[in-house]
Amino acid sequence: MDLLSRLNLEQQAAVEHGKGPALILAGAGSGKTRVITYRIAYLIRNAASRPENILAVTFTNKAADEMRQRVHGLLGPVRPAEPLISTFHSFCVRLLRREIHRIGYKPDFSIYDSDDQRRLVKRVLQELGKPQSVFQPGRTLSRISYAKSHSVPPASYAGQFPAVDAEDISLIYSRYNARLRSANSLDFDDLLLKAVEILHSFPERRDRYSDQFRYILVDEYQDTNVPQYNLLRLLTSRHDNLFVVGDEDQSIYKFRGATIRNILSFERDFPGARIIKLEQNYRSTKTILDVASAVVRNNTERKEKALWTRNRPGEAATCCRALSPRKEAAWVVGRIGSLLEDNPDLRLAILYRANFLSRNFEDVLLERGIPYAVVGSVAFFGRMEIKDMLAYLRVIFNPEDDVALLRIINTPARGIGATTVELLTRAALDKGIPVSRVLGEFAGDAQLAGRSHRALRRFRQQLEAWMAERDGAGVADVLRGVLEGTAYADMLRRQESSPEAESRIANIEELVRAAEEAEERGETVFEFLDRASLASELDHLDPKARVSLMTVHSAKGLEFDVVFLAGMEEGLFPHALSSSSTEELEEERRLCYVGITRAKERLFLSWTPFRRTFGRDLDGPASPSRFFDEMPFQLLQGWDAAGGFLEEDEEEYEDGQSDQEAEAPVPLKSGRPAAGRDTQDPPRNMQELRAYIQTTQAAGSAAGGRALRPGVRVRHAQFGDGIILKRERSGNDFKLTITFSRVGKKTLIERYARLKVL
DNA sequence: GATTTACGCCTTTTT
DNA sequence: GGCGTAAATC
Repeated sequence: MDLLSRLNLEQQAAVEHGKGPALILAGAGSGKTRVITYRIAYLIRNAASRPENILAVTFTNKAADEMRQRVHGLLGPVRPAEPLISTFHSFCVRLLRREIHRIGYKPDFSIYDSDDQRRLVKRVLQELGKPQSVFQPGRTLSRISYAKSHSVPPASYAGQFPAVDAEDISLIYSRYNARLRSANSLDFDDLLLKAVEILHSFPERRDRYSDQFRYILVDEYQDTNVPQYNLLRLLTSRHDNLFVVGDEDQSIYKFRGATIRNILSFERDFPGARIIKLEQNYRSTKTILDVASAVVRNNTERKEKALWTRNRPGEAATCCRALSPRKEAAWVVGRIGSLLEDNPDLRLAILYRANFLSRNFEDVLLERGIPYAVVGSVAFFGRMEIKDMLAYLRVIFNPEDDVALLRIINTPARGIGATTVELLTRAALDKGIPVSRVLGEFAGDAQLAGRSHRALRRFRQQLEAWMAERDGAGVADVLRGVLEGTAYADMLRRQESSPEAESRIANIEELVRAAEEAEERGETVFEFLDRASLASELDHLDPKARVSLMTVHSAKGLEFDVVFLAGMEEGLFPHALSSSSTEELEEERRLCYVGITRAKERLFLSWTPFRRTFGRDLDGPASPSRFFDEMPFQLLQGWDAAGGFLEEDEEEYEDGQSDQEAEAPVPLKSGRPAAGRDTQDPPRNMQELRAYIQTTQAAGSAAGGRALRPGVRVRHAQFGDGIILKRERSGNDFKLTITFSRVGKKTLIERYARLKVL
């Protein structure tokens, strides 16, 4: 097969690029992955490089798997050696398992996931007597992680990130690191930092790896952070065959330390770099591309590029303003149902800004019996019972892993209560040794007697027995031994109603099976544990699932025939917590761009003014996302002249059923109406809707082109100035509830009120 | 030490 | 509104 014939000129140039650095600026859908995989195949096919001299780095395991498969597809699966296609993190783990002894760790280190990290931060806060009310574990942790992902050590924290409590954070950060160190454990950020440290401190190792990986290819380069950049620099010290592919418009991980600087200053960092732009989009219809481009064009921090396509125009994006999250879901799922009826092979996705939105969609999909796959919310490896089992494994293979030990020390309950645990950790802290050592000392102290010491002794014996068996037996056998020795299943049955317990037991069985399969593949325990630690739910995405639910972040790099972007309202998308600065807003906008450009054929956008976040009302109804305003309205179906959107869910409203539990009146916060908000009273059915359009158009002309909607400020000849709270139908007229600053709340008939919009 | 109750936090995105 | 942790009680 001629590799180059299936590529356009720019793609060919990229694939054929010889030695030296190259930056491929590749717009969405322009064949990024294609270029990387073809280049790998090209290098091998043309004997420019031996497979084992090639390293391709991605961000997710899913992307790595896909790349591997595509390379196999191009070259055929049987080769004497494989190119190494890996994520940043798993590449580092591989390196560290071999090299970390050089900086004083043992090769059997544990990897802490975010849950383990949280537990550790909490412990540190307790040790230091810092109140968790002030230093919320989650936030504190994210500040530590932010520092790490900028390669900022505790000592320079306060200098780098000034804040009133910077000294406190610095101290917590430093203690947190010390605890990790003594537990012979690394968190996600450490994987990169320690790999960099080793390559930096041991030039001989650096040269060795740099020699081996003579060709390095990086996907999604715009999302690399400082440690990742440093790693690439070290790995290219003996050559500069660094080939990176990226798109600054798709940079969405700034919050995690990704720095767009890496892409913007690539030419300076790697002199003589060749730059190739891929601007032809092969994925989406012209309409979808135009909508996406129109949005992202509003960013100032970007290189202007002209993404174009030969694809057909396609249909306009369809918009929906729903009266509740539930109805939004009903609309989306209704559309999905009929799309699938027409074409059962479609792949569809519901994308949203935040995970908690998945719930309504799941409910409705379940009710309608449409199979779906959710990505992200509860990962298999994140389940309590799986984490417990893995914690046992971690302790058995790395007894110094304090967090794992403390997790299982009394799970299932074995008589080692809080007081005893406190005693153990206090002693460990005082002596600066891992908890397991203290456990050994306490249990071995014949002086001590009593119930809790008997429990400690029994637990230590059990641990030792497992550890004695661990090397002879496989992981699966060790797991079975743990299950049996702890009667874990009995605990589950005691704790929960039977269906939950049985499903947890089934999960554990699945884990044991996975361990067996790993053994058959010849994996070591650590390879198994590493995979469990680095696995994300994204990796379990079933390619056969017709409907996938996930956050926009998770969707990066994926494509679907049809995309539903849900929750498109102010406060959620852009998120309220990311709307304070232009920088944050630009990241939200890029996120929106990523979401839209996942769609090949059709795009649907939905929002609701009445989303409630955990029980509490928001401050009044939400407005549609500002990103709507940035889209060309002629490319949006359902765009209403009054500036709102047509309700699209005819069935739901014409059968009248769901209208009974009618929506609460516009929940404006009393006393402080949301002035200036672009909201309106929801029509409840098609008649109201038609009437609504008529009157808003009529009222629009009567009131100087502005519609009478809740939130709008008006002036009345007698009552003075006020704000419209509610607008509802009353016979052939509309009744307005208005709160006037002078006379309070009044109800008026729109036709006679002669209001002037302010 | 275990079980029950109350309180508070959370929901921005993730390897 | 739901979950996990901390205090209160058995």
